[in-house]
Amino acid sequence: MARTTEREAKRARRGRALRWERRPDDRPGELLDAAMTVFAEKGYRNTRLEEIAEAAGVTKGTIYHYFSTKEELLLRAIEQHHERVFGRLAEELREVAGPASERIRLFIRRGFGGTERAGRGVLALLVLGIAHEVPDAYRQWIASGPVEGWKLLARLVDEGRRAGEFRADVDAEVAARVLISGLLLQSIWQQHASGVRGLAIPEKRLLDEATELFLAGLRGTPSG
Amino acid sequence: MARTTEREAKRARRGRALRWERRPDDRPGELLDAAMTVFAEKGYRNTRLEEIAEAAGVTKGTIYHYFSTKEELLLRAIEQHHERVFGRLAEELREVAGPASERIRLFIRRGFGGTERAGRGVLALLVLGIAHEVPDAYRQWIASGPVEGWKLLARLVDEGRRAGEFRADVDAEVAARVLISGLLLQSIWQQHASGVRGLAIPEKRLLDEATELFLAGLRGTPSG
Amino acid sequence: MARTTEREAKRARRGRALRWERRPDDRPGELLDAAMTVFAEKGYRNTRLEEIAEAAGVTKGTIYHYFSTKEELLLRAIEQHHERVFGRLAEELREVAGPASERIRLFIRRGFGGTERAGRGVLALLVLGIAHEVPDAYRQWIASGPVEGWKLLARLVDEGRRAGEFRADVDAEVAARVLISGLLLQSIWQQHASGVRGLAIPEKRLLDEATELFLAGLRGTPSG
Amino acid sequence: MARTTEREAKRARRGRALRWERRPDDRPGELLDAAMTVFAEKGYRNTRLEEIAEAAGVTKGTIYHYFSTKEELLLRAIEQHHERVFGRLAEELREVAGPASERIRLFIRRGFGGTERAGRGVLALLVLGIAHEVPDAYRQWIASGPVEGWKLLARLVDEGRRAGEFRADVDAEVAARVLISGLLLQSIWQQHASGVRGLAIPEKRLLDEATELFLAGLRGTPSG
DNA sequence: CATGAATGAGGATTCATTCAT
DNA sequence: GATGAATGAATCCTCATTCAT
Repeated sequence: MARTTEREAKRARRGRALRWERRPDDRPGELLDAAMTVFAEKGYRNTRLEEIAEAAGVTKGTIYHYFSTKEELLLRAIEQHHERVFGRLAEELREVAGPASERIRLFIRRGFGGTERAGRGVLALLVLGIAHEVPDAYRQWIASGPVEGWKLLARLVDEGRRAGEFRADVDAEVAARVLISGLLLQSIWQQHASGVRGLAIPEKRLLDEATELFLAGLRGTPSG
Repeated sequence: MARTTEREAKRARRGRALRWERRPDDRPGELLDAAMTVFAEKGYRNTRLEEIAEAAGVTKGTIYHYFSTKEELLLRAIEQHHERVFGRLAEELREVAGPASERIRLFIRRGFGGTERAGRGVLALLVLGIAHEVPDAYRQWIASGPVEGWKLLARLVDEGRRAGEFRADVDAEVAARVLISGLLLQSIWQQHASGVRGLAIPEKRLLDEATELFLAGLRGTPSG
Repeated sequence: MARTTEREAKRARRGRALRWERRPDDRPGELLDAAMTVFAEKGYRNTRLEEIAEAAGVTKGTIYHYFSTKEELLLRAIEQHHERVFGRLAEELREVAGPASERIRLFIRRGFGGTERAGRGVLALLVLGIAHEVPDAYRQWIASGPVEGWKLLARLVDEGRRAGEFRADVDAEVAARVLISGLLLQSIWQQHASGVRGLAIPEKRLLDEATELFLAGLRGTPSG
Repeated sequence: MARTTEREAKRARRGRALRWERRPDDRPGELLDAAMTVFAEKGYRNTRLEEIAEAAGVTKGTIYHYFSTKEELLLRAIEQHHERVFGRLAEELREVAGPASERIRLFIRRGFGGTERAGRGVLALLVLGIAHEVPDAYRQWIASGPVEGWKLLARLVDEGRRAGEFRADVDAEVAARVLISGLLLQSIWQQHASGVRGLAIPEKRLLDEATELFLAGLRGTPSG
């Protein structure tokens, strides 16, 4: 009833009609994928919501249709990623018979080997990119990722120890912690800091040699 | 709620700031100290220049007398820190005689043991906090810090190998990489993510057991 | 924190919404009721169309089937409310015989007494909430509400004056204006600013004493 | 040291040097004046910080140099306004001898008369414009403005009652409340809703007649 | 040299409105 | 008629950087 508002006037002037496609299928999931991709590439803080929207083929506003804040978007993206990665691992390990060392080798290969480019970007984001920005998410991820990882590995070591495969006085947990943390950081740096002199190393060599050293340490006689 | 303006509030806050002892001849150095302290505590991005100025007992503008940008301030702070830490390590190692394992133990203890709270904050900043923010500084630090570190350690391993202390087929570099990366990340998490369930572990146990496992791996018989 | 998306959260919220009894033949009316309720509670600007839709048990889009803009929705809601309130008042007054003072007392009681919580919310909206937001609606409401109100009251005063009940030199309109405006603002503050120290006063005392003071002023001898 | 950042590049491209005047004298006060002016004209919510900045001849950022949020800006502006208005009133009243009615007339004239255009805009802001937007400020203002006002007036009435000037059974507080609230709302509407048919009334008539009616009511014989 | 007032680009978030289904 | 996904203008606030004093 009132006179035309400023906004209406502008819109009229622009004259462009709004166009969009309706794609209700799995927008949230797609948004999470897009978010993880962009976050992983540029870091949490350096990513504008608009970039994620663009990557997903929508506009800013759409994100807020599904997620209430940038932080929630990150949290959900981490969750989704976590499920995808860890969903299979535990099962696979159960299916492997044979000595503990065999299962340990599988664990390492599955956990760090062959991770495609995108996967490592995600790791870099998780390890390096959110600690100071979203501390809560960071702590939560450590608890559910690395900590669970080395607990699982420590259990495998314990099995080997009970089976007489490894020496009795080994500190399974410390061993597991260091191997996992070490490979994690190395893996991340391989991609994320590529170009640094003296950093590159073939993935196979890194994983195999580290694993065998680890196993040898578990078996071998302690220092005299 | 009081009648103070924001400006007055700021002024009041400054009154309480911890001030560096004035060494009137080394302003830049003081600024770098203050910068490193605050950066380490809050991360690069989350630190305002004003906070650094406050911590150094000067005002924002003063920083720009000595450093042209926030990024340069970080770069110089990293450099200064690096010199202080690495300056002594190489010498000390040269003075230690005895088997390689002894020098390795010293190296680990010196590199990761007893690092005071502030020192770990710096590590956390360097490993976690700048990767996405200041990629160039990040790469530079990796090259001069961790990479140099594991090269040094690998050299110690090689010495031991030549002396017959370790087995001949050991991959010294991979071993050194994983040990250093692993302890690095563990050390950082101990402080930076304290409070995460299942994460805390006594420093002595972590360092000693990891070192002994490492040494045992270097000595022990390879897998059959 | 749970795994629900924002969208699911919204949906859940809707479940709990109070719904208007469906009178399938009067959607617009229902929407206006809902709109007035929510507007009155939170103010025009702070009410999202979605909240109104929720309160009415429909979705946002539906509102646009019946009203072209948020502003029109408000305008129509005011209209509907106005008709309901004023429709009866004039008739009732005509039925009261006796001295003018008696009719005045009725008018005040009817206009300000016993207004239930919802009613005062509406008044607050109209007096306080739309002046800067929807100036046209605001002016229109003043013209049809308060102005009509004090004209009616002034007419009652004139009747009393002609009947010799009040003194001849009284300014009926000013008197009516101040009484109505004063009671209006007091009534609104009673509810809308409850909790302010020294503000609360029993409604009966407010209305009765104000009315009697007013009548005494109309009767009494002017200042010497 | 790093390559030129995006931002620097842009700035260089723009090529415009930054220019500003240093005017530390009473910027906060000027900003509060500008804020009150614009707030009063357009309402709190409809005012962009940028408009205030423009009105004060500075840029957005400057406001945040002195005030932490838009709300704080409003709060301080109200405070400043309040001090200016109420600072003198109490004193002036003390200096007036004579009957209570004389002091009451002065009080009303001083409180509502001659308020220049700007002053009324402020009143409109305070009464109408912030209730739903900044409820805390609203309550605080009511407590320190109107409530104090009618308490003061009620005290004057009491003095007159004790002096035998007014009848003994008068409800001083209700009388004071209604007169003040009524004149307040009328004054606001006179300016803020100017143009409404039947609303305009000469200020002098409004104040004088209302005051005399009020005094007559205080004196006159209660209804039989 | 030091100060701190002023600048302004940048980005998260809100919500009325549109329109494909 | 309903729905609710999608849009995008609007605006608060932050903070690195500049520069008059």
